[in-house]
Amino acid sequence: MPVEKKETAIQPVAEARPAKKETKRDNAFNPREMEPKWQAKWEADKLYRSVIDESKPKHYALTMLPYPSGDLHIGHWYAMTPSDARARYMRMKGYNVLFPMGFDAFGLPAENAAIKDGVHPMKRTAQNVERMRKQLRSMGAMFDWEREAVSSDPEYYKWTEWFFIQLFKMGLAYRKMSAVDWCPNCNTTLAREQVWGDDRHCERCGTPVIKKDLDQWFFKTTKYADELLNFDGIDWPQTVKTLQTNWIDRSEGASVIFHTAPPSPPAPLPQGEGRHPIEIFTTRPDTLWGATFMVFSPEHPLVDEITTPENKAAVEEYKAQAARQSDIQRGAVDKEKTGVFTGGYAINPVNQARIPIWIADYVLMTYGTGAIMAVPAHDERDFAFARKYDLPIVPVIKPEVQSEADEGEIEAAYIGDGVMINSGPFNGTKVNTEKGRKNPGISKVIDWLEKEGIGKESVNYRYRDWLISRQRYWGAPIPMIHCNAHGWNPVPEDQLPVMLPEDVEWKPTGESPLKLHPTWKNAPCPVCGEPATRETDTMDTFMCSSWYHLRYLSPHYDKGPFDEAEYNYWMPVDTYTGGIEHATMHLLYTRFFHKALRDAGITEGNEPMLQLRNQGMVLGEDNEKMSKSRGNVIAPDVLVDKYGADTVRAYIMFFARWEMGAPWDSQGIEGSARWVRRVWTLFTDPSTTLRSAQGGPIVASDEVKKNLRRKVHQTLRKVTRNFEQFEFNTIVSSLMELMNEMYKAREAGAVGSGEWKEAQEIYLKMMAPVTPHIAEELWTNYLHKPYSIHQQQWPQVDEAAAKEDVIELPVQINGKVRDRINVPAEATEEEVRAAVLASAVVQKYLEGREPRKVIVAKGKLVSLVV
RNA sequence: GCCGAAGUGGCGGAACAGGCAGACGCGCACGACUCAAAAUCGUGUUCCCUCCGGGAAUGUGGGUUCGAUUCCCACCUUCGGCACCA
Repeated sequence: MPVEKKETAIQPVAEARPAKKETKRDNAFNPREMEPKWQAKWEADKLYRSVIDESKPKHYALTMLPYPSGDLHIGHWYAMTPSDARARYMRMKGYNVLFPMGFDAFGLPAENAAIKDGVHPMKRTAQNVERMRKQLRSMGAMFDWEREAVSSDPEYYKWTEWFFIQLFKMGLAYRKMSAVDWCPNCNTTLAREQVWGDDRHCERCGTPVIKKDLDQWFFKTTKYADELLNFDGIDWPQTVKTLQTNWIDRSEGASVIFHTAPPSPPAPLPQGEGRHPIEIFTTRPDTLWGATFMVFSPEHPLVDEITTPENKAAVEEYKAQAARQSDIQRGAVDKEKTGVFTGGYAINPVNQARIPIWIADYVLMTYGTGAIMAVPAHDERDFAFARKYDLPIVPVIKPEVQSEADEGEIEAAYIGDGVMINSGPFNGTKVNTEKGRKNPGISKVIDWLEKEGIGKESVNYRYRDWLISRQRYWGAPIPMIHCNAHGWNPVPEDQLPVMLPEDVEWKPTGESPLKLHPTWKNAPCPVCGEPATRETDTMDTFMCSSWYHLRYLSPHYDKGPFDEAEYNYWMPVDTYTGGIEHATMHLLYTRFFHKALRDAGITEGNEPMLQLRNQGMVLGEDNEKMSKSRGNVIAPDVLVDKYGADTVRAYIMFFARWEMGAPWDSQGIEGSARWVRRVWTLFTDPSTTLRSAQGGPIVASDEVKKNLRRKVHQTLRKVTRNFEQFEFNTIVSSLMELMNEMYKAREAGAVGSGEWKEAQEIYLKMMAPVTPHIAEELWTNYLHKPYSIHQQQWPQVDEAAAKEDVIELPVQINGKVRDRINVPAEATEEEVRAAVLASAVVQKYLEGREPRKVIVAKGKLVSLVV
């Protein structure tokens, strides 16, 4: 039952109390003074310094580290302050919490700026880091700054280089010549993950990429493809798991070896001679008998070999055109299929059929083997191609229930289930729509292929190895040396780090300054000591961020990438928070990295981050993505200056569902500012504006006090659950609600009672993770409790106090709420039923009849069917 | 085309596990205070009607149920990812 509105009978005191103005000034809420004061004290007292403590359970809370652009964005606040609030909550719950911060400091913007204005990236980065540290401190977060790591510091990138060498030694880093994605604006190659969208643009700058044939360093991420598809034991959002699964895109099937056939049918060549094996991958080995032609990618190495003289010109022309097109966009949507006949033939190994070999750009060199068997009867693409070029179509799967009385023209490729036909020994075998071994037809054919030695079960992935070479200066050098006699060898580990030279020139040529440096690249071969050349490319910065969570453990440790004692205590990361845009980039790279290090014996366990939560995005007030060009950017510094950090933190947590994000609302923040100020007033001004009818102070009734206590514990229960579940918006709204109740209780004279004091204490403790400064100020200076509130235990819910004794039950009659009755919370079903039937409203609807059905949902409602 | 997420007042959003739809806040309206405004405080605020009462409503249409924002089926819209992947 809600608090009785006794105060309605009492007139507000019109005249302000004489001392009020003075008091107000003394107690003025001034975050601009108060917040820096506490920030300085917390830091001086090392309040947030996290040290190993075996007596407590540990909690490693991590939020994605920022790039030091030089200005903290509202998006950083949105990502970090709720993470901070939760880390603080975990700390109050009794965990020894590590919540570190650092900078992902290598990267292109600093280098591009250097080309423009000549300021060295090292200098600019240092300045930006300094500025962002200050801005980050203004959040009042519990970062342990003694663990700060900056990826562009030599003491950091020494180990980034060291990791490269470990991967190289394991055979996981290798060099390969291939057609790679090149961003003409960033002047560097990119990994596949870093090329986005329909127009295949650079993830960083938005410029469409082009293809270039280059010799580059790769990490063998594909070796871990299967393991990366396994998310056992980690609590990650389904969305991220799905994105990663789709990105890796495993498909099961078979690899089958075809052979080239002699040019003209009657001339049988001796076994083996002049016959090239052609390996293909197929997910449908059950349709092998329907393969009526083959298609090679124009880049396939066998194309020149098999092309007959009379087709040479056309093939060359097509290849040239395809090469040109790949620079623009070969994979345009719904493009009509094109191709040319090579003049060459292959033998289908299952039925010895002699089938023509075509080239077409719908077959990609980068997937499978770059060659396919074409089964036009059961593949839409092959069907379209066969139709266009009038190639034979042989059905090998017959639908079990054939509605058409046809045998006439086939109108489309048949993809469904059925029975194999025209397939030699397999005629009559059932085929369904399952993939891989789950499909009986596929499974039987694979067994047979293996027995016959024609092919074998095989798995293919869309996933590629990670291209990590970047033709840029501002990154960790790839610690490799090339010698004409001994090839590529790692820099000896005792010579790490390979330092970036500082004396470089910035030229807008698109060439890395490292390459243009007169002497830097000269180094003795680690094997023979003769003059050799350093690799002048640097590493993808995602390499730096793949292990930063390890460097935080001991950022200045020099005997290894991290101190093992710290590792053993803190790892793995318990809660990781950040944007979902990294789903197939950082979040995939770091999992790969951890697994590779595990296999090197450096890390333990299968996963680096146990729990992941993604925040959404803050949009501009115009509901568009924030950008300088749109002029809709919200600057947190300005807001902190105007409202104080606590208000900004509170609003950030309040205004949207964290995982969804929402547009910013400059008026909306006033509500949070009002809340913070009203809490301030509630704690600093205990007087009520009301007097009892007799003119004396009001003394709260037992009922008022009991109701207050109930509300406090109900709120505590809810806020606790919300913290556990990352529901930050309802934490703040529950606190607002409780504050409103406390104002009412104050008016009803509850101030000074034990219940009031308990309410105040619990209120500030619940508030502390959200608004750490005001909570500390009120706790120490107004409640005079021992400093610091951030070292207090999270309060316990008193379930007995939280319980309602009388509840109001809505009464539904035929699904509509017609009445409400008050019953004791403990009332039995019979008692509730009796109370409902006694209601005049219910009687009216019953019109003297018995209800057909009475459903009592205990504590919730009563539903009658009449 | 495939995969995923989401559609609730003027707005952001709430509703623990099928049980009172719209908590909390913004905005708006009215009132108090003020010479006035701002701030502050109070009251109200889903829509509609023949307004003591009643009806409709959580993207649309069905279904299950005493009861559906919640579960099931189909569809629409928006956003994100993938896209000739053999």
